[in-house]
Amino acid sequence: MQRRLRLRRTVDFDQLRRGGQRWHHPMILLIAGENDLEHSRFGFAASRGFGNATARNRMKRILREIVRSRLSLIEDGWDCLFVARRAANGANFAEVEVAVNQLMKRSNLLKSRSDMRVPEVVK
RNA sequence: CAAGCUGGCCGUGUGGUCGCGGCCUGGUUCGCCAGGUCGAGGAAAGUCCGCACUCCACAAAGCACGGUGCCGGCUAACGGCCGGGCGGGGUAACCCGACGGAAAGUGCAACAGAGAGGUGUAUUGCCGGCUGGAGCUAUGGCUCUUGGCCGGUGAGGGUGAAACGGUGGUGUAAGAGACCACCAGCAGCGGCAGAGAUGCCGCUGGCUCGGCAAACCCCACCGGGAGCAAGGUCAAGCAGAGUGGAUGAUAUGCUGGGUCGUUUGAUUGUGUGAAAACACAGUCGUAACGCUCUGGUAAACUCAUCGGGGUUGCUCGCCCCGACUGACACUCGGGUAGAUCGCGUGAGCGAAUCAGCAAUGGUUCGCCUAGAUAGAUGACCACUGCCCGUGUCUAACACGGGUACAGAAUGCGGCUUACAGGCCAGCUUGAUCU
RNA sequence: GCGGGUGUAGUUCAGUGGUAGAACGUCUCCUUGCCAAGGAGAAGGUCGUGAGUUCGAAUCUCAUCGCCCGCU
Repeated sequence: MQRRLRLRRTVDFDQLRRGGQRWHHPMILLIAGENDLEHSRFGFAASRGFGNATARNRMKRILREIVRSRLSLIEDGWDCLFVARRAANGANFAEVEVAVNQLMKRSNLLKSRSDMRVPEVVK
């Protein structure tokens, strides 16, 4: 995933955690909020409690790859933060993919081809 | 063949599609794009030691505190490594050891036991003496005693983790290093071998003088503190200071000079005084601090608001003055976010060769090998390597499953811990065959 | 990256070389018509794990694992 599509500043993360809308899944927590850019940006996080360094890095790589593969389907102008939860430790690519799909649908962040309705997110 | 010991090594590979980071080249609408090339480990881990590097502190020495602890060597250094000594374990290959000092001093040893540190103890026991009782008797005594008192003794039994040497003898009422021989151990002196730890030998001594220092401690040696989020450079924003017509003045920052005052040292004079000394005044020196004086230097003729004044009676406009007002612009020093350097040519890797038992070092040749910063190695597919299970008598083969521990963040030397599965070399013991 | 603390009964904690303890909780009995309170008694421990020192270790030493906190 290109670096300009990534969340890279501590300030951005803090803002998102304070003001973002949240969707929960046993494996993953999704936090999203509007930005002023014409593209969306994504961040990936796994706390020390998730597992050791290898497990944390691997989970972030899997999430990054899943999001990258469906970039064209996601609405522009949103900051999204995916937080890996403890239950996801040990999960393989396919299992995580299912979880991400569910969250995407529930959050209405996917572009719909027929109507261009705006996702319902608290401002 | 089986069991084991030691040292070293590997820890899937190939191709395809999509994707990521660094560097180089070219293009660029300066957003990026294209091509090339490189891109995790043996432990990258834990952070237990040691260095380099950076900043801070610092006369020397000592004390305190912490660490290390047989000897010699290697090393940048180490608590690491190599070789050796001693002790312990194993049939052996081999392995393990915080392995200085207990006659420098202070301490500790529960319970049990008679007695637990120095020279002390006596329950049972053994022995002797006196005496009580019983029996026999040839009347002299003899025998028994699980009675009492006094004395000798520490060999035996028993307690304990540990009890002041072991074996044999002499000796004695019974015994004891009381004495003797041999052995073990200790101390002192000497000799030989060795670089040393240490080993071997001899003589003398008292005859035995124990354990714990991962108890305090003593001795020897080592150690300043903090860490790459160290530290350097650039520097939005916010806050601060200054400037905003000219000149002059003032203020501020930086900087140079002078003077004065205070503190302090030297010295002269005068006064008081017997003197020491004190007081006052002057001169010279010394820095530190403070104040004052002075020079240099730095910076937009901005706008708005409010108040006052002027312009022609009013409004607008214009002009002037003022403000604990605000904005804006600029300047200044410090500096946050951020950027950038630190940051990978190094105690580097590979090969050959020389010195050395070895750790290691020297020489020659070749190689350049990650550098991110919410942190780059991922996803999918095909074939394949290895291991396990099932099917089959075995093999081949088929099917199913598994393929670890773990992810660089300043670098390096060690130690420790985790790890599916496997390879190589040398050695030991046992069994069998030739 | 660096520094510090902690681990003992179900819970909260004592114990700093010599038999593992207290409070609360649990269980049994007494008391009561019943419950609570009260009284009596009992059970409950790999002293986080593994080595070592010592005659003897929760305690001393080393290694290791988990948890918590702080600095930047």
